[in-house]
Amino acid sequence: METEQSSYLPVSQEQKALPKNDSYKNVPDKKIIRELGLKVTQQRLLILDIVRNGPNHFTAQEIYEVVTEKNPDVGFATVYRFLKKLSEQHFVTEVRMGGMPARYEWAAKKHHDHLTCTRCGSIVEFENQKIEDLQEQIADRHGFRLTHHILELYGLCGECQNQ
Amino acid sequence: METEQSSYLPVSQEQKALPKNDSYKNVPDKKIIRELGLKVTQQRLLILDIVRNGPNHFTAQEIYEVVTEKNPDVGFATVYRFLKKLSEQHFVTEVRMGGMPARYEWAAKKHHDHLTCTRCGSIVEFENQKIEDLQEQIADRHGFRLTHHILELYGLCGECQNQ
DNA sequence: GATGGTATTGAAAATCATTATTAATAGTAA
DNA sequence: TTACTATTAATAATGATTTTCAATACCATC
Repeated sequence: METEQSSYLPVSQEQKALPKNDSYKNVPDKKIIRELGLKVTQQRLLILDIVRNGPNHFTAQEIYEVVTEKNPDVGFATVYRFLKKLSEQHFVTEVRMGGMPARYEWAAKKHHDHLTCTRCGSIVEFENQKIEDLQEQIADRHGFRLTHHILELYGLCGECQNQ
Repeated sequence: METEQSSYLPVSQEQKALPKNDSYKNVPDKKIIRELGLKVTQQRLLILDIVRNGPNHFTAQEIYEVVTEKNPDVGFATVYRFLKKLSEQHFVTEVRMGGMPARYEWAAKKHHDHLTCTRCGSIVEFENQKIEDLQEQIADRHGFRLTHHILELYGLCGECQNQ
């Protein structure tokens, strides 16, 4: 059990932990953008709509592609900038693995973690309250106040185990 | 609970799960390199020595710097290439967060997870057998055979909670 | 111990996701 | 509507990681 100082500090500022449920389900996009302390723009409305109602486990690139189908004039950087804001405030969860582009998902809904097959890439979402509780206990024990976590299980799915 | 197909497939090949203990502690570097199916070279011996006995939670860059102190002729790419091999076979664990360079650590020792302060960057290592067991149960329930996992808790440490 | 085939290497260039820059534009408070 | 400022699109820049390729080092076999 050791504590050390890292030279690369994570770049998150606000540490408000979002509720781990779907209490944001009926909150309009505009309100969420204002809650982020940002101005409501057409671009952000469009991006947020797709983030909330589009495909799950998306990359910035994928969002960009869907966005430009509806409005070809939206830029790359705008998508990245807004996704970053959303993930800083934990409205979306960011997961990076290997050297792949980061994947995001709308987090202000029922919380869950992932079980990923490293062979075929299939993803199973699961939730386990016991693990959540244990995590809180561990944090308490070390004087931490949790804001979020990443739990990703990797292995072979049933199919891939039989080649 | 949904299953989906991802277009970006993880690039790991062998799926042998390493034992979650320090059973490799007394295995010589040479043997480990051969176990990876690689030739034993001076560069790999040097890198592996530092990975096993040097600082914990290191970046590729940090390893490179220590390596070149002892042998200035070792290249960047060699460090990256070898780290990748090691992490593909789960001899080192790779964790990426935010846009920061990936951090690695020697994994073939007692297993543990991390509790990280997002403000000051301090890291606490912990182990929790109950969580490990629950993870196995979850995998079983979905027909998966686990090879590894990432559990990273983020929050504010006691000090940072008081500004 | 020498030899030859092949994996490995260093150096530099290439890649690719992400971020910064900047002049132009759009949101919004008054 | 006006005026102020945040936001934007386009593009260049960044920075970590990977690839390329000719030169070299391993190591099984002689």
